[in-house]
Amino acid sequence: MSRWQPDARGRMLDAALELFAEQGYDRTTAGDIATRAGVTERTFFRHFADKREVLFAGPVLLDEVVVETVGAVDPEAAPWPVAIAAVREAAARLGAARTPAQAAQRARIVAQTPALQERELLKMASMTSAIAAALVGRGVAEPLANLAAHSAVAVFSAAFARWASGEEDRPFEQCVDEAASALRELT
Amino acid sequence: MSRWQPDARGRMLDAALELFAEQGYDRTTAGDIATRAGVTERTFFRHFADKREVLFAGPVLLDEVVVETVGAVDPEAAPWPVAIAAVREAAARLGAARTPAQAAQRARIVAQTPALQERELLKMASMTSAIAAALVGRGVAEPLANLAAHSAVAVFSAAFARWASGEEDRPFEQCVDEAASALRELT
DNA sequence: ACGGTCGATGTCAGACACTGACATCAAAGG
DNA sequence: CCTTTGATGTCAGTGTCTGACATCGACCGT
Repeated sequence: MSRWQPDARGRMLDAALELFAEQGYDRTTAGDIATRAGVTERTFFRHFADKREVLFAGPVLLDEVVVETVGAVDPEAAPWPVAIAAVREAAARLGAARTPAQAAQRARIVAQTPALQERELLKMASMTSAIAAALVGRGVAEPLANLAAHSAVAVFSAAFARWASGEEDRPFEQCVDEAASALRELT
Repeated sequence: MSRWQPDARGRMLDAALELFAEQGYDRTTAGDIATRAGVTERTFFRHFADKREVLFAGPVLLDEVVVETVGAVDPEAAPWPVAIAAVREAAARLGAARTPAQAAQRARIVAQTPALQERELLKMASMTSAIAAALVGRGVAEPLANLAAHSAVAVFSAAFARWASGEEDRPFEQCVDEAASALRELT
């Protein structure tokens, strides 16, 4: 018999989402989440660097995914297709880990809280840097790499919004493809 | 004789920059800043919503500047020139309020502190939304408005980096023009 | 089976970021 | 001269996050 119930982290993840949805992010303390998960506040902060991180510690690390993908595609491919492939793969992984409904609920919570928007922006910026750096590693000139990375992440965000809206029932990757086409037509 | 020295806010602004440069953002408490400025911690939080805000409460509100500029230019102009005009004006105002050296010091502090990067990203996102919304108000379609706004802010950021680097001695607006040209050639 | 190490958690104290409520007192205005 | 106002001070309290140390089942080697 183990001393504690297993998967404390998973219980905290669930408890946090429930409480944030029930009473809002601001009115939920780290101690509330810990208590509902059956652990102490201290344990919460051992698993998550800060209170916001509990909403961003997904099962997938997007940064790693995009770097791997950029490294894996055909070395002859042009920068833009590579960048799109990267965010497409990130979308595929994220889409496999959550339903659109879950993603939408989370997005709703984030949208209501400036502090969470900041963290979201930081994560997106991090993904952008990761893509740009990986492109530079393939020999792409830096300004072009940055532009491609920024645009690709913009496509990712637009695709996310569509996918999470749940209006149409397409996998996340397909939403990325559509957003990329839309951008091409736009320019 | 007034009860307190005038310009408490200005003194706190100066004290904050000094202390952050001397000992870093994290090792500086709000109380430290207040004490050096000759006020209490409570007064600090009356002037600034939070500790980070003291670094972002510039003399200029960029959001307002861009909205005004978008509203003021020729109604016939295409979206992209309008967006660039907006960030150009923002750059001109910011460039008038600070020297490149001051801007560079502040940028260095921000670059060292994730919490400050988050706030910076939020401000940029806010400026992006402001431009996009103003463009939509002029009748530009939303996806195009977003794209133009994002790109214009990207140009602004690139121009800021150049200007603050101080390697060449040009006004901020001119750096924006150059960055915009560079982007045009790139695509 | 025994003993030692390890790892996840608990417990506790404390620094720091903020907030609300109320007090103070010079200055401005009638 | 009196009243009001506004910027500040004072104080108490909540919430976030961290460091130090204790606990005790699980695991490993003997």
